[in-house]
Amino acid sequence: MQKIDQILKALAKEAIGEKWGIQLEEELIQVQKTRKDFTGDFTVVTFSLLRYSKLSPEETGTILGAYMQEHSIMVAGFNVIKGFLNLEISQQYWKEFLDGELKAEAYGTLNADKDSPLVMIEFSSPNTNKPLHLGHVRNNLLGHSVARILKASGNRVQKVNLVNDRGIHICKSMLAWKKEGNGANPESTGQKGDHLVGDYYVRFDQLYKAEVAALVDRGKSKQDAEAGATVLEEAREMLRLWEADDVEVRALWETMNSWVYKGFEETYRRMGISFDKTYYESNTYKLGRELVVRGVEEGVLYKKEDGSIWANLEDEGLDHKLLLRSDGTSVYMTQDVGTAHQRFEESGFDSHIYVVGNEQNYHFQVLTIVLKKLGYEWADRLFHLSYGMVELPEGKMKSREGTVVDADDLMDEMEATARQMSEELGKLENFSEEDKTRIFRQVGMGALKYFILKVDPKKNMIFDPRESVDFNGNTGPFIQYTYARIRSVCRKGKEIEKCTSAEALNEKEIALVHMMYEYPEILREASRALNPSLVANFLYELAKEFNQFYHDHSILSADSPGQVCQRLLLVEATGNIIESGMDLLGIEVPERM
RNA sequence: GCCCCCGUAGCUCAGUGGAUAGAGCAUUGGAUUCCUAAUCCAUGUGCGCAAGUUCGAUUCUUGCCGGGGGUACCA
Repeated sequence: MQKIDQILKALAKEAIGEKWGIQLEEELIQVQKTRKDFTGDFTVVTFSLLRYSKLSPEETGTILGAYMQEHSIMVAGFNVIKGFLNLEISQQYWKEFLDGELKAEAYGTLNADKDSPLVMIEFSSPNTNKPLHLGHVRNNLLGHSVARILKASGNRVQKVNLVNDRGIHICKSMLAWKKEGNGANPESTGQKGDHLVGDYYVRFDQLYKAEVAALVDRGKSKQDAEAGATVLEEAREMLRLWEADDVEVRALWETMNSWVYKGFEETYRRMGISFDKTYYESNTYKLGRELVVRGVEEGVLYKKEDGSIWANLEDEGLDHKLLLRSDGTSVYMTQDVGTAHQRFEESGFDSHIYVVGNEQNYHFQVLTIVLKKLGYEWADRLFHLSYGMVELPEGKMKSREGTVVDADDLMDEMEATARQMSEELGKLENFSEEDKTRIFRQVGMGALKYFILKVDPKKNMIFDPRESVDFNGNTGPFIQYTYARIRSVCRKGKEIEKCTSAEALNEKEIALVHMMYEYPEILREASRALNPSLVANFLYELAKEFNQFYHDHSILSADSPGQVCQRLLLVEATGNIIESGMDLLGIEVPERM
C-alpha cells in the first residue's frame, strides 16, 4: 500500500503540471498532517507554489484542491484556509487500511535477515564497586529500548555490556572489607552482593576521610594529608599486587566481583534487560596499546621524551590527547581504541552505538578522530548516544552525601505504590496473590520505565519521586490501563465473527485510524534518531485518543452488528499497537489491572 | 579562557520553517442505570533577550544572558 502523502504529492504534482505547465519535484511539495482544529486529514501548504501559479494562496489552494478531488477517489473533500489546502481522505481508503495493512501481524515493524545491517550497541557498563543507581537505570532503559527499536526497524542488533571490574575503586572496597569485613558475605548477611560491596566502598571513604582529618589535626596540610593517607597507599599497593597477578589479591577480587555480578544479574532481570555478550575491562584494558605504538611508527601519533604517547588534535580544533602513560600503561582512551578494533574484527559491524552519558561527549569525539588517524575507515560508524543526567529536585545525586537513588530501592517503591493504588481503588480483589504480584510488578516497572523513557534522551531530566508515583496522566500505567480496558472489551466481544469494515466511520474513529496509520513512520523516526521518547509520546497520544473514543461511543452496544464488529477491529488494532509499542520500550502490558 | 548541550505554562515535559504553540501535574467545577472512573469533560498563564536569513522564525544563523557538562599521565 502506497503511503498517502506520496500519493497526494504525486497528485499535486500532476495538478501543477496540468494547470500551470510546471514539472515540479515532488520533494518541493509540502504535505503535512492537518492540525487538529481544522477539518481534513492532510494539508498541502501552498505558499511555496505561488511563484508557479502566480495567484493568491486561496486561489491556488482552491484550484489544486478541485483538481485533486476530481482526479482521485482518495480525496473526498477539501477546504482552503489562509493558504492551507486541507484534504479529507475518503472513508473508502481508511477502511481498506483498517481491513488490510492494519490487520497484519506485527504491523509497522520490519524483520531483519542475514543481509540486514548489523548494529552493535554497548550500554549499562557498570563499575563493580557499587550497586546500580538511577543514572544507570536511564542508561539501561535507553540501551534496551533503542536495541528493540532498531531490531523492529529491520536491523540485526547485538547488545553488549562492558563491565569496569578493575582499578583503584575496586581495591578500595576490597581493602575496607579486608580490614573490617570479618568474612562477611551475601550468605552470612543476607545482603545483595552488589550492596554489600558498595557498603565497603563507602566504608573506605569514611576511613580515608577520618585519617585525613587526623593528619590535618596533627599539622599536615590538607593536600599532603590527602595524598599521603596510609589507607589510600594500601589501596594503591593492592592495585599493584593485582596487576602483578598476586594470588591472594586476585582471589579476593574474584570472590567479591562474583558477589556483585550476582546482584547485578538480579537487578538486570528485574528490569527486564539482557545482553548478548559481556566484556570485562580486566580482559580488555591492555588492548589498544599495540595499536597506539603502531600509530607512532606510522607517524600519525607522537612520542615525548618521557616515553608517553600523544595524538595531536590541533587540526580538528582540539588539544593534544594522551594515549599511553610514560610508564607504558593504558588510559581509558587506549582501551576504547582497542575494544572498538576488537569488536570490528569480531563482527564487522555496520554501526556501533555507545550509550554513555553526555559528560563523555569529548571522549567520543576524540575516539573517532584517533581511530581515523589510525586509518580505520569504520571510525565514522561509531555513534555516541549521549544522554543527559538524571537529577533530583534538590539537585544532583551525590553518592558521598547519600543522595543517590538506588535502583533496587526504586523498583521496590514503584511496585509498592502500584499495590497501594490498586488496593485503594479496590481493583483485583479476587485475584490470587501470585497474579497480583505479577501485575503490580508490571505496573510499577511500567511507571518507572515510561517516566524515564518519555523524556528526550539528550536532555537532562529531573526525577521527582513524588511525581513518579503518580499513575495518572502521561504515565505508563495510563497506557497500560487503556490496554487492559481494550483487552477486556475484546474478551467480551470475541464471539462476534470477524468482519470487514462497512459502516461509516465517525470523527473519533477516523482520528484513531489516522493515528495508527502514522505508527510505522514514528517507528522509523525513532530508529533513525535513536529516540524512544518518540514512541512513548506517540503511545500516550494514541491512548488518549482511544479513551475519548471509548468514552463517547459504545463498542459492544453499537447500533448494528456490523458496527460492533468494525469497532472491535479498531479496538483490537489499537491494543496491538499499544502492546507492540510498549514492548519496544521494554514495558509489559497487563490483561487486567 | 576555550569547547559541547540545554533554556517552552507555577512544576514536569511534548512540539513545529507555516494556521490560534500543546499535554500531564497542581487549582476549581462537572460526568458513572451501560464495555474497568488508574477514565472523560471544562478552567488561566508561556517559546530567556536582541539582531539577521525568509512570503512566514518558538524552530535556522550570530551575539548576549542563565543552567549543566567537558577541557586529568581518573574511568
